Amino acid sequence: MNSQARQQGGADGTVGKALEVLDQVAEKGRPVRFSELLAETAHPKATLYRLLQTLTNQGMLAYDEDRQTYAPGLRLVRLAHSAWRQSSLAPVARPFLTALAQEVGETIHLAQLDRGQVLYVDKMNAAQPIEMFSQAGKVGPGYCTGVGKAMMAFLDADDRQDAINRQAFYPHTEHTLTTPDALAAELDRIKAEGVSYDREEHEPGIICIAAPILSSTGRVMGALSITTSTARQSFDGLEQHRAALLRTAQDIAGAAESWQFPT
Amino acid sequence: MNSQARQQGGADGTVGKALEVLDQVAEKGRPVRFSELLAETAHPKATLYRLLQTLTNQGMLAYDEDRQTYAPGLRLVRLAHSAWRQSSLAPVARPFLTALAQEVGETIHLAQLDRGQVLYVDKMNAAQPIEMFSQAGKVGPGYCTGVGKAMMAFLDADDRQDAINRQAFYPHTEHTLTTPDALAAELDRIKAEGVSYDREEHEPGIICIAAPILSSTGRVMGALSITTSTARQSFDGLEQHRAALLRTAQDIAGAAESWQFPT
DNA sequence: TTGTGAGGTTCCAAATAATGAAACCTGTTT
DNA sequence: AAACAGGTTTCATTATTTGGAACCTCACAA
Repeated sequence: MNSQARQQGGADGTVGKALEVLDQVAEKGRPVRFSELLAETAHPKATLYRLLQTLTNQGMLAYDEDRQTYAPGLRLVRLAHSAWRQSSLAPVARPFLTALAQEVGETIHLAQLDRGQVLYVDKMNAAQPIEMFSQAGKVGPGYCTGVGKAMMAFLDADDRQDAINRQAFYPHTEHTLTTPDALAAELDRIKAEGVSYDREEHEPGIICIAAPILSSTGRVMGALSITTSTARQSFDGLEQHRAALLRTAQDIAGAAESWQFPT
Repeated sequence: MNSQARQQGGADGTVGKALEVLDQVAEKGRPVRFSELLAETAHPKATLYRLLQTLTNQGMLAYDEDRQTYAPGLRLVRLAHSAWRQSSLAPVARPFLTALAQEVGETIHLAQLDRGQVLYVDKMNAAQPIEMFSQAGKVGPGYCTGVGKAMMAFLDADDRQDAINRQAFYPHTEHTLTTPDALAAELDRIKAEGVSYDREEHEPGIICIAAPILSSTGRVMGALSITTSTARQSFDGLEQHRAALLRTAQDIAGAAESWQFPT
């Protein structure tokens, strides 16, 4: 088994169900009541109840007795610290991002793909000092961000299709790509060209140029973007940074591959 | 059921076992091989194998095909982002921490208790700009840190005992408290006095004064500390900040209680 | 080529845990 | 006091998990 049973949503027995509930709570972005979750889930009352019990017991959820609400638990923060250090490109990429941010004087994003969505793992705001965790861990749509498209474009056929299937195609702006076909065509273009653009597809006035970070075997490790606003910069202005962007992406890839985790 | 079945380690069926494995991987702090995990776990080969499969499938673990190792997965980072925003005191406490850091000119830590351990959720380094996520999520021992003792001291009897039972009592320095009894006595002292101290109990040369953050009902929400080194400051110097520390702790408690999560 | 072994992966009957409909609490409203 | 919403528990049924052992598979040695 290798290419079939990929990451799904519904399977994986009890653990899968529990994590599904955990996601549901996390996605709310605010404390939720039992009944609110019950209304949205397919699970019967008793089952949902026990899943929540278990998760709470385990510290994956926190239950507020007073307000009778569930919220993601602190155990996650502990686990994520470890995940961020080990599995994200951020620790290795930091110095390169800093350098790039200074060189181009724009905001830099470092992202990775998580189940078809863009997960920002680091951000560098050229001007202001960095503001992390309020940013790292944030997720964004794959189909209408520069980094999202850059990463999807370089996935192999199966994974790309899987990623496309997971997109919402909500029309955030008038430039948003809203069909799987339009996206697929755009991805082909990106793969040929090596960089992707966000032409105000996610937020009006916000544009970016992005490049994938590829391992030597061609596997997508993440992506990097230089973001600006139409107010500050023209599209051609971004184009100027193309070389620096690609160079940095390669540097990070190289560093990541040679980086053996310290014993 | 209310006060018995508290957070344990071993129970909670399949989900509990899976999370136990997840913790095991995270604690390693570096990518681990299947066989390495197998050697440490009580689970038979096939069971461990399937738990890892499930977790990997779910994005809670990431499997590196080349090196054949497991590491905590990015899904955790996403979940933790949500957890940090909702369940930690950090977002509410931020402005108060900033103010306190500026007032006293020393490093401030904000921590919460997670299964008997200290989980740092924010840090403010008077001088440098903040460095998050590399710090938030970090865990420390409860029995030999100022914040740890401050929180344990104000737990109710059951929870306190539970927390004490979870301590390792490793003698980090010659000042470390190394027995449950010594710790219990210290906790009584702290509860009476309202603040706790770390007298080089964790690291030589590092001292701090800490105070719990208590809800109006007396529940422990977290703790706050002002840390310095014996090189910079005397113990009396820290004592000077006592009033500011206590005031800030109360301010945070007040803000947290009145803070309804935005709809 | 064949042999040996470590590190992984899969099978399958037995053991265990999850399920969910319904009953049951508990505090609140009518 | 009756009805009710929101939560919690029961228990026989059902589905999942379990783990010993067999089985791959790649690497290296004889």
